[in-house]
Amino acid sequence: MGGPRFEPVRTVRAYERIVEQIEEAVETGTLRPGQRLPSERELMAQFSVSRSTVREALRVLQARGLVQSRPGDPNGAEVLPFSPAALHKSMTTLARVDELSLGELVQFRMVLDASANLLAARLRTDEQLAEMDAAIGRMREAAEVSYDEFSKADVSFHDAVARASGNKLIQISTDVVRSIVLGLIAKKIASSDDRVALMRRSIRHHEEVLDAVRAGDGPLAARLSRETMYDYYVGYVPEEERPALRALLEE
Amino acid sequence: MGGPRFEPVRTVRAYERIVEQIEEAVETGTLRPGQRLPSERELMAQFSVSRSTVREALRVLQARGLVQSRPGDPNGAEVLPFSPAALHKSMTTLARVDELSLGELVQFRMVLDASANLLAARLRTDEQLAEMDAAIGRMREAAEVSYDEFSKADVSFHDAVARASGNKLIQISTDVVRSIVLGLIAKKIASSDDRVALMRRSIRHHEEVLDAVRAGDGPLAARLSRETMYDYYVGYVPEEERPALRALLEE
DNA sequence: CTAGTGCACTGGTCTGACCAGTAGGCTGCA
DNA sequence: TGCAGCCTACTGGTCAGACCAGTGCACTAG
Repeated sequence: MGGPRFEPVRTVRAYERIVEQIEEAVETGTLRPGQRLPSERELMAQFSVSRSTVREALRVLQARGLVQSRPGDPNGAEVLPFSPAALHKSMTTLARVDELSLGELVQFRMVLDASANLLAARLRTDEQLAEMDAAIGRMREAAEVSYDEFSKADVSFHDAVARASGNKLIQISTDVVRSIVLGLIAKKIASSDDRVALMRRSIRHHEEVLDAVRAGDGPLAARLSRETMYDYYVGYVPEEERPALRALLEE
Repeated sequence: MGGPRFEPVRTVRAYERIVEQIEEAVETGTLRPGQRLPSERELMAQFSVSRSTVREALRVLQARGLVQSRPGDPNGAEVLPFSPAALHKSMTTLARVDELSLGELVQFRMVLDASANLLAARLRTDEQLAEMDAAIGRMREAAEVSYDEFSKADVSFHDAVARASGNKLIQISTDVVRSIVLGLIAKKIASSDDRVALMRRSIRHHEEVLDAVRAGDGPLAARLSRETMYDYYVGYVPEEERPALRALLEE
């Protein structure tokens, strides 16, 4: 009994080894954004594999948002600066497969936005405050004219808050989840009858939030932002999911 | 002036068209998890492209976690149930490229875990409560023996809370961010001198959190969970990032 | 000095081939 | 009859070599 405990061996495909190596180089900073990879034919020599194998590796890296290639480019594939595109993609998939309901998404936004406001109230700079103020100004102008413009201004307000939170993860997640939510209900809002009233009320709410942020009252800003979002979206969330949203308003 | 406004034409690669089609089928449920794609040679006929093109498309789909293929399998690639693996991958990349600091990650965990507790206090079932209790029991047993076991029990506590929140997005994000944080500091904790004291204190904190959840006091559970996590991780977060963490304790 | 033209290279795609695996049917033995 | 073991027809992974439409650059002709 006993004896050496062998580990199961998973065969590693050649293209995976290539992916690993290049990924490693990017993540450790050996390859920096903007730099170019060697051409496919060059890589094929360096890794001593065929071109198809190199290309499969590049496809994976591209899907992960690490590199991008362009036909005819005399240089090889370009190393990209990190972007949440891949993250966005997989979260969108998650939502589309219907694993995620609108209620969950809105709830998550409430959580993120509230935290962003809480932190922003503490950490915001005066410029960021001015940005938020300007965004509300644009919301006010757009409200009577175009829902699209209003929505853009709204987004830039929340984005300014997220940036002011000082937490890139909050910023990215906010961005990703927001665009998914908007994608799900943009049409409903745009064709809604009372959307003008909704926009006006939303502006008033945003002003209150901003006041709290300006005053440095984080908990208040957080609470108000939750209420703002609840009020704005609750109409589009199925009845049975609303209690879960309301649970967040308790805090 | 005027005239038709032409849109820039982006050339779409053949493999991208294939990716889109299969992705669409998966997301709309035409292809369900467990089902098999036709073999590569079959797909090549259906899409009338070469096998390399088919394979590049499959590599992309695989990188996105939608399908998986196995050599020799008489069926084609398998459609996978959604897993956050791809999400995990891109977030890990984000962290590794050093775009994300430990402070930001811990802060994000505090936000997520607090929300999970807030919701769990409201929505938890008795079984979930029992799971949390059992997890703390295992933490208690493991604390004197093995940090690894303690950590596993700790994870399962937080996971039970996240599940009890009823929000899959919270659950997934928690999972992803936690494993990244643990990956970053596992070694430091394991080799820490006062880790036994740290574990004991952590257990006491977890008990308090659980009490609040059991009592249905969401805000208290949220606050306690933030404090628990702060206390547990603050020692590993660089001095200059700590104020941002403390800002979260205010709420 | 510049406008224009090649050329040498790129990535995208195709064809056709080989290999090592796998599953399922078939064979032949007990 | 039952089953062990082999055969075969597939699978995906990899390779080699080819063509094409783009691109950027050096060179050339004006």
